[in-house]
Amino acid sequence: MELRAIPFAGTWGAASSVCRALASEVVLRELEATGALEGLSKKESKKKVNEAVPTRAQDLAEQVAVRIAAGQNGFARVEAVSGYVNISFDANAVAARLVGEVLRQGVAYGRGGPRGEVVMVEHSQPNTHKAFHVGHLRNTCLGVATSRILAAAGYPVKDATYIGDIGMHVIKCLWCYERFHRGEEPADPAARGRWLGEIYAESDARLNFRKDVLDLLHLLAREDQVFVAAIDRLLKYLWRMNTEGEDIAYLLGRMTHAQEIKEDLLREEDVIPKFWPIVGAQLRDEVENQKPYVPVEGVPEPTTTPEERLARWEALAPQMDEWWPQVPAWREEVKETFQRWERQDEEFVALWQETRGWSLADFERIFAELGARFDVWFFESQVEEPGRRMVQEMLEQGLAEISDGLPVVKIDAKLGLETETYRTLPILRSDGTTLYSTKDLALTKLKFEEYGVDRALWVVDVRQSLYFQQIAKILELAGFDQAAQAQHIGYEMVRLPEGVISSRKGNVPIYDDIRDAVLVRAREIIEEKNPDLSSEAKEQVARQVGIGSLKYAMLARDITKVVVFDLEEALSFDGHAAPYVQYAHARACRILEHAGATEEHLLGFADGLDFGSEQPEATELGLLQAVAALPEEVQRSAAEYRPLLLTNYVYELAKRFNDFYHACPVLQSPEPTRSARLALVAATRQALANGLDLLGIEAPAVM
RNA sequence: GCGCCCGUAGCUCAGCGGAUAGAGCGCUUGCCUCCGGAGCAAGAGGCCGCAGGUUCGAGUCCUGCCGGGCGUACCA
Repeated sequence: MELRAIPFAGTWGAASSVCRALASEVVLRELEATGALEGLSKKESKKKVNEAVPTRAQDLAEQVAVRIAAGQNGFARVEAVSGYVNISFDANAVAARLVGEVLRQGVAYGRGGPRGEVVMVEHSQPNTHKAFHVGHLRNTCLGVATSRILAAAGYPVKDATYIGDIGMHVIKCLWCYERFHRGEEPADPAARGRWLGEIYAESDARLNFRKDVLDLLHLLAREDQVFVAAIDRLLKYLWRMNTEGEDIAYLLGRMTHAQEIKEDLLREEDVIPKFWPIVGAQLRDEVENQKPYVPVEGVPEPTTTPEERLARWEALAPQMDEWWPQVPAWREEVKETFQRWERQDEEFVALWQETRGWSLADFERIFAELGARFDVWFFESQVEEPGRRMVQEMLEQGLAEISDGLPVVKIDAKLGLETETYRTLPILRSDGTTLYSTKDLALTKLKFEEYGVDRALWVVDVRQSLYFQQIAKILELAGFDQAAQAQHIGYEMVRLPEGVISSRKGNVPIYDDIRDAVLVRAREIIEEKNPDLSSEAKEQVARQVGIGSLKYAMLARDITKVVVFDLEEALSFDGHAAPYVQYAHARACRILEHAGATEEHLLGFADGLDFGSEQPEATELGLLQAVAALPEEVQRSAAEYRPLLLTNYVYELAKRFNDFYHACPVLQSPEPTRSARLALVAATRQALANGLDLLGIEAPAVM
């Protein structure tokens, strides 16, 4: 018989829907026997049956209820309600057992029994030489929570971070450093990681300058009708400027037809820089003399405003004359720089090591702030060579093959799949340099072989789900069976209210900025709410509440949902947010403090808990039920890899505590109610603290 | 084209096949002589994207469609 909790306040017990299922069978059989269903369509007879089901279910439930009640099973009440059999417990007795259990177990309350399977959670994969941003923040929050929840569910867990300390991004950054900024690093070592991230962003802007310019021109051609209409006028202007020629004809022709401009088809180096000021003049004119937008049949609506288009032009304009001519040479220099890495040029390796250290120091600080600690630090640089060897072996085995000049694995073909499923994965660049896949093949094997794990989880955003399936499948094809136990936990992206985050647009919220803003706000609020705290205490609470809110915002959305990160919203500590839960915890602490009751003391009378009436108050029951639910929520959250479930749990628990708090005085109540309620407060405090801890959120005693 | 994900209140989101679909934000109105007002109470606000199907019972499972996002051979 299937049981579930009774979904109404004021009762505590189990409900069974068995009579509802039974009733339809009974009714169907009766109607068939009397011939009432003859000649009716399936739908009609179903309707007839369903009409009779509710009353029959209630009849049956009443009969069952009487039987059970007669059996004297120690239940408080047995009732039949709308076809359900509801069995209520003796709440005082169940409450006493529960509260005693929670207080005895303390910080261990909610934890499951030990399990044998060792799980490695790989999360937090920032790249050195780049900034730690809001996307990494979601990853680390989810990773920390997932790991803690799995540990609480009973698994031995190993936390692993995988640092991208080598790759094209590092080469680009170091090229830019050597070429333009050598020796300009900040004197303060703590500021160097962030500075390096800015150098990377600059290298990206320099190397992609031509692409960005052409992208803008293409955008104008596509959606700025006024601009396209003006091209004829621009042509005349150019004629007067004596820049006539094949290139101009090509350029304007492509733009008139909204086609992409291919850089290699431009013969003269300076045609775009010459054209550029005219584009700006036109865009400025469009901003100043704006006409209302008129939709045209068959022409897609513009995705940008004239102001935005002008802003993009203005962002590129200052560098045009200096950068445009140099881009091809720069790209060559970057290639040469990559070669220095490949041949392990001594001077270059030393530079790499030094700058890498700047970023790592930053990451260690950020991980500490976010409560992420790792049993293992993996680095991309450490698996490059093992990866290359694996590629070589796969080529020899015939699993990998050279296609279009580079080693790939045609996975579907190897599996004999007709329909396109795993597709093809390149596993090494044609120039012999390593790809992400080269390194992940080696790393995944390493996890199982060197670290003795039974299951390996990748906490990485959902865009890489095909990629991770490919990695696991390739390893299986290579005869590495454990790869089947490698699993991707793909969570959705972080976006901004104004759209996608892209380093190209330069709109990536940097973690340090977000954290600073949140701490400033938290300090303001503490100053206002609790000015008497010592300044050390204020600073500690600001950190607990500020960082806690940030984490909560990242965890309070399911992993299948895109997080729209709104700094304003993150700075609001009202409502469904960490401080609501933390505040409930602080108030519970304060009540216990006033009572002068330690938990050991409360434990003394927990066994004889008596709420002072036959049945505890509705809000007391609600709270007891919530406290009781933690162990089950931990298991479900772990099984589904969904920290959200625990986030919802602590919020619900805090809410029930508030209901209780407003309805039931604790300290002024007569005994034995006072002691019972005090013990309930202590158990609630413990459940709140334990739940928050699993999310990696601190539970302040005062705030 | 194929694959994965999302679509629930004005907005952001919960909702373990079950009883009356819930929170927060925003809006309206109340509540500190009482364990802390980062709170509480009340009100307004819903073709749970659409159409079929499975089931005694569907926001929840299945199929199709519509809308949006992401992925899909040398980025990571």
